[in-house]
Amino acid sequence: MTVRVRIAPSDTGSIHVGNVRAALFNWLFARHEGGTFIVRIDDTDVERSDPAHLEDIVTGLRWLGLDWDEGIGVGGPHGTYKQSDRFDRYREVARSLVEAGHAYYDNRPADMLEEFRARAQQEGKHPGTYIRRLEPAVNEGVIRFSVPEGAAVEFADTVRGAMRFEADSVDDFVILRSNGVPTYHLASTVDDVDYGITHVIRGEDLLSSTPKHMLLARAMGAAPATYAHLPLLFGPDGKKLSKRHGDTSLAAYREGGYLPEAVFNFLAILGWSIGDDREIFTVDEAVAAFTLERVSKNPAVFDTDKLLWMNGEYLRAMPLHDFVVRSRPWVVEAVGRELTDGEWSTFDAIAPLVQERAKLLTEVGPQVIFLFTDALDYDEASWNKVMTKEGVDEILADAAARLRTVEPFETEPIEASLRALAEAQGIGAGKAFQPVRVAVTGSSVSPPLFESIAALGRDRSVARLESAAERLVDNA
RNA sequence: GGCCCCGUCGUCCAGUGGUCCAGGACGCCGGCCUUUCAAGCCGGAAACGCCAGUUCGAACCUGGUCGGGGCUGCCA
Repeated sequence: MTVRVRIAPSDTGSIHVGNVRAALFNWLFARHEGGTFIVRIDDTDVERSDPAHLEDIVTGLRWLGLDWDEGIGVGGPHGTYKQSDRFDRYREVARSLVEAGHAYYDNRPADMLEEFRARAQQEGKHPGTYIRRLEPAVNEGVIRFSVPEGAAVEFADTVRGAMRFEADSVDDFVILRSNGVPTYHLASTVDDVDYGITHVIRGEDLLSSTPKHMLLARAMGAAPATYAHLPLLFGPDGKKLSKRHGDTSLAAYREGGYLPEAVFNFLAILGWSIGDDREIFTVDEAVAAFTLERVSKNPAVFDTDKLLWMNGEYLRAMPLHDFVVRSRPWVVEAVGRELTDGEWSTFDAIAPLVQERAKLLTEVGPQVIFLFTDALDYDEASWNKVMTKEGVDEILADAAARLRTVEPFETEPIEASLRALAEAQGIGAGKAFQPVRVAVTGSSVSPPLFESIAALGRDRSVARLESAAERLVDNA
């Protein structure tokens, strides 16, 4: 049997990392098994559904490199793969379930159901005890699935093992709302059956809904899929990852200067291990090694520190040319304008030094902006820490004088001249270089000084030393 | 409350009865290197929740207990 898996994000919000990890595991499983990966959209929540989010989902999945074989945007034998286009199909299933006696109409008012639930809780029973088939039958309201009495639902969850739910613990759940819109349980199960989904790989938050889905599939006369429930992603507080934990949308990471390959790798090691000590591995290696059996059962805290570290690893391991190309948009954004060819050459020269010390693409711009603007913005903390010390004026003046005559204006001679300066002033190298660094780059944190000065050029470097000296006098 | 899941360093992962006085990674601490910041290198602190049982022997098996989490909607 050919493996067919799907992800079914809803378009009620930007796609978040929890969904993305589920997508990743489905994708890895499909690719490992040579199966089909499907992207469908669960847009049954008419209230909150927003097509704008569809774009975000598609963009996010593509950015990560998760390509799909059927579904949104690529089509396939099952139409648009949007649930909103299949409401008639779900209604038809709901009605036929009623006819077959597997479901029934229910027009009991909300407050009555609430009372049932309250009573059940008080008595320590499950709501299913009271929310059961209505007699005599009515012909309006919602349609509820009628959970067969007595029979437990049993299945083998691929990651969790044997699972058993007593029928009493499952209440008669709504499958069709009174306005004719199907609920998630119905739409999702009908799609899984219609699309021939063989394995449902999803978050553990849906584990307790699984009996409902299996019961529904059986009532439709279909064999339920194999289920595998992934451990949840937690925030630092040990609770299910959600918006209140900060950046949970994939877009935030994309826009925050993270590399898709790093995010991919990081998500892959959250709840899964490749089988040995490797934590950094290629997509191909992950595909080759992926099995559901190696998925762990316990929830994983989404540790942004480790993601950041991993991003730095990928950034540094990247060929220089790739780093340069991928940095360009971020440099342009930081500088606020497109650069000239000459300026790009300057960037090329300094890029290897920036690559070594960046963990995020967003850090590249700020590190090189001093090369591409003459309206230097001094970092206030740096200025206060370095420039307010005794003797700084002399260092700046001396440095300007020496740089005016250094020949050729390249890294080595510049270094030699500034080291000579330190010696002449009778101070340590660090002490002498920091004021020069702040004057030239605007900050006490910058790429290596001599290379920076060389890249900036003689005239601009000298000019900056002079204007810093002037500022010193102004402030005094 | 009910149903269900989970429980190894702060965090992620390895470990499937002896080779574990528990291993790797992030983070943290200390040191080296050093013109800043990184990177790199060296070293360190840091965990089998608890109690019983099974066994010659348990992180690994069983029971209980405690703790955490998910679900409990005409959300998904």
